[in-house]
Amino acid sequence: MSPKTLRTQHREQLRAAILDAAREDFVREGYENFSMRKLASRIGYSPGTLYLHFESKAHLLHGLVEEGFERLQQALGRAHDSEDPVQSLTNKLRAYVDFGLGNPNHYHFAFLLRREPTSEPVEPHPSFDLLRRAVRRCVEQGPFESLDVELTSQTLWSAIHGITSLFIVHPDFPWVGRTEVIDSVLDTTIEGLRRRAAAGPDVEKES
Amino acid sequence: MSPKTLRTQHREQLRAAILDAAREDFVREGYENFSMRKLASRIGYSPGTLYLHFESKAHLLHGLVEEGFERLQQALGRAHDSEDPVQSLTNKLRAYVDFGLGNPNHYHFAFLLRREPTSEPVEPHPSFDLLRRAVRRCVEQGPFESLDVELTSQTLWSAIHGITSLFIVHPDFPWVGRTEVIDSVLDTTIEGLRRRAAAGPDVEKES
Amino acid sequence: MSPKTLRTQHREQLRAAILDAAREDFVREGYENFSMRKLASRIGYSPGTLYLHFESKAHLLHGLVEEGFERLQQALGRAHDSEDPVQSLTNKLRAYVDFGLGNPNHYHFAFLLRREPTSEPVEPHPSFDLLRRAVRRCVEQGPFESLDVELTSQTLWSAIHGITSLFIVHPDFPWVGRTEVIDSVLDTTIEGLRRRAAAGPDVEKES
Amino acid sequence: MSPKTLRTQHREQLRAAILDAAREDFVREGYENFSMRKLASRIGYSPGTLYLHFESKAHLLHGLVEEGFERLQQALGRAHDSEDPVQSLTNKLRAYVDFGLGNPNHYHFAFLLRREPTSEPVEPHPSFDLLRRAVRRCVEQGPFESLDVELTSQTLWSAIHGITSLFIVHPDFPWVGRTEVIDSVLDTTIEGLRRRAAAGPDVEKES
DNA sequence: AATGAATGAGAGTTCATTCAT
DNA sequence: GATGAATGAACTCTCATTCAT
Repeated sequence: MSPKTLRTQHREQLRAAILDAAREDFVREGYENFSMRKLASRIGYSPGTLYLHFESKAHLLHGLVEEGFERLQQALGRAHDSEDPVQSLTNKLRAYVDFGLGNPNHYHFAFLLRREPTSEPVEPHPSFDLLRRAVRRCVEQGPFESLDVELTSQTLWSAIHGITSLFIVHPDFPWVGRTEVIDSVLDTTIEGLRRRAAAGPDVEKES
Repeated sequence: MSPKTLRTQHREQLRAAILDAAREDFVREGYENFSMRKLASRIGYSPGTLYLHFESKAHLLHGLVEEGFERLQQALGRAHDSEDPVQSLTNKLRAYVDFGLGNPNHYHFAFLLRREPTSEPVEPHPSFDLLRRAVRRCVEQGPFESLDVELTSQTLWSAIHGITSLFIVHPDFPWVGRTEVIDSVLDTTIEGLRRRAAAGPDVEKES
Repeated sequence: MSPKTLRTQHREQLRAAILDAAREDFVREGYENFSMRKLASRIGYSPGTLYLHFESKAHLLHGLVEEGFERLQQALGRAHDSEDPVQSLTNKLRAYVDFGLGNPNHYHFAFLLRREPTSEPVEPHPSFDLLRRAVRRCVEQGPFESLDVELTSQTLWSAIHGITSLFIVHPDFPWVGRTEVIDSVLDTTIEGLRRRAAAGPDVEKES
Repeated sequence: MSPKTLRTQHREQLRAAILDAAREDFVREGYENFSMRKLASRIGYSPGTLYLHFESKAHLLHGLVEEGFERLQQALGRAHDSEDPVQSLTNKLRAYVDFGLGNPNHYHFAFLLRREPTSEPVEPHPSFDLLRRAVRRCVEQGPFESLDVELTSQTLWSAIHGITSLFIVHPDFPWVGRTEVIDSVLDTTIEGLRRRAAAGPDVEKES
């Protein structure tokens, strides 16, 4: 490798180390106690060093958000495909929930921080495409025939985000049991969609 | 009114005004930019005055959380009852979503802030009881026959929280349309539960 | 008693209660943690009430100083007189030390707070007169013959203040034993003065 | 000098400058008016800079106490020794008083601030050893024969602290003259000890 | 690339004091 | 005589950020 690549490697490692430490600090200490100074000292660098890798605190936090999305997408990509389109979809849904519960800090940044409304239209994140595609297969190959792909995708996202986020935000709630509730949510939603698909096409209402 | 009542009235009004302004500030500016000093100046009082009504910043924020729950409970209590238990339940679910979308700031404090895990067991909030009771009626009177009340309640909570929170946190996402998605989520979930009820009893019990 | 006197009585009682609580607060919490608000709440009154009895915090503290001196003077006044002038003097010296150790808080205000240098000459406190008078008897009646009354008085004051203040300021020092050290200081000083008296007159030097 | 040394030098100079200014501020303005902000502005730095050198206000003040003791010890160490043990002792005693009067601010922190009682036993400061050693010579070599070294040391400390502290705390008192009073205190005490030594051994009393 | 000193701003909080009631 | 609300100023301390080295 050329020295340049070596240096680049170092840069990226440090950048990753910063993000890792930041995520932990952030979650362990809470938003209000997170500080660049503490972060720097935790990884054994001076405060100034952080600014060689991130323009500002806001940029650093933005990096955490992006990382969350990327990891989620990777996790979804690893979900097993199957002949049965519904099974494929279910695998993706479970992979989503598992990712969230297994990486609550990443999930936190991706989906639990309130976004400031922007004037520009926001593109759905690519990971949403993976979900949409799995839904489309279910529609095209029969089980969800007559359902609207986009509406159904958003419905499913809502379902899996609901259970994932509640577990993360309220871990102390007296849940019946994680597995049970997750199964119940997924089964219920899939069944509901199947039935609605069987009942006939969605009627478009006023926007 | 006696002077005492007058004074008390004033106290309560000011306390309420503080909470209102705090909620707005907090949500508009975010956790990291929320400050007691700014809050004070926004309502035209000196910083010290806040401490005549709240022991500390933490207590004030805690007050916001509690207020969120209380208002939600009131909103659920106002949902219309019906002969049809499923209709009654649906009214409650809609009331929940409507409350969240109509009072995103209150909802924010009640359900979007991550709770620190505590050692003591956490009681579900009383408002959860209202939901549970509506579910029980559906179980006892037939439509959800043989479903576990607690598991079903948690499943439904998950569904309505999912859609409510996504709308609040990601308002700029290219939603198909609020009404459509909400209808879709509720219809799907209710249908899913109905169908499962017909299919036989839940097996899963012990956590 | 006339109502006026009754009211006056009340005033004085409250004033005394304030001073008592202030002295305790001051000493228990330290200078930096002493506050009018805490003081007020400790005696169950509102902050404003203090200002009906003391013009300001500084005046209140000044009251504490004065009270310290007055009590000391009373204590010295109660010391037993004796035929033997040296015994009389010794009694006074012991009364001084006993007062300081028995009332360290009063003593603190009277003698341990650094005075700001003033432009006007400062009168010795009346209690110093009691000491001076006892010394004068020792000079006039023989034992301290030819010693300068003022110089000797100041020497003695220095001795008893030394031991009193060290015990108060450094109670944790590994003292041989309070009684022993006090006896040693008094015996040594008195012996020293006696002997010097026998040795001849003080020679006045330039100041 | 290497750059490292340069930087270190700077650090130490600044630290010393902070302590110097703090001592003056503290003594001039009194405990209640001493503030980190004022201190910072007095030396032309921002408040935060102080915290690069001292962890907190308490640590800074603690530094002042320690410095006071260290300087005193140095001053005592510089006192001339003599063949005559009493002369050596006297030199130390004078050095003590001279140090206090010449460095009232240092003395203030070492001996005029009331210590909070601790649970652990307190070691006498090393500077007390210098005094004790000088006393021991007087005992061993004759002049104070039969006197207890520890008791005598504490007696002498009491004497020199008495006069030193009175001059510092009550500079406006109508003293006969500093030199006279100091001479009188020292002569009286030494003479008293000599006589008591001649009179026979101390009798142990109840502890 | 990395540092460490420094800053200016601002945080939460407490204070002595005032004053209408 | 006493109160409680209120203030404005001050406090200690921490922060994100910059920059000469």
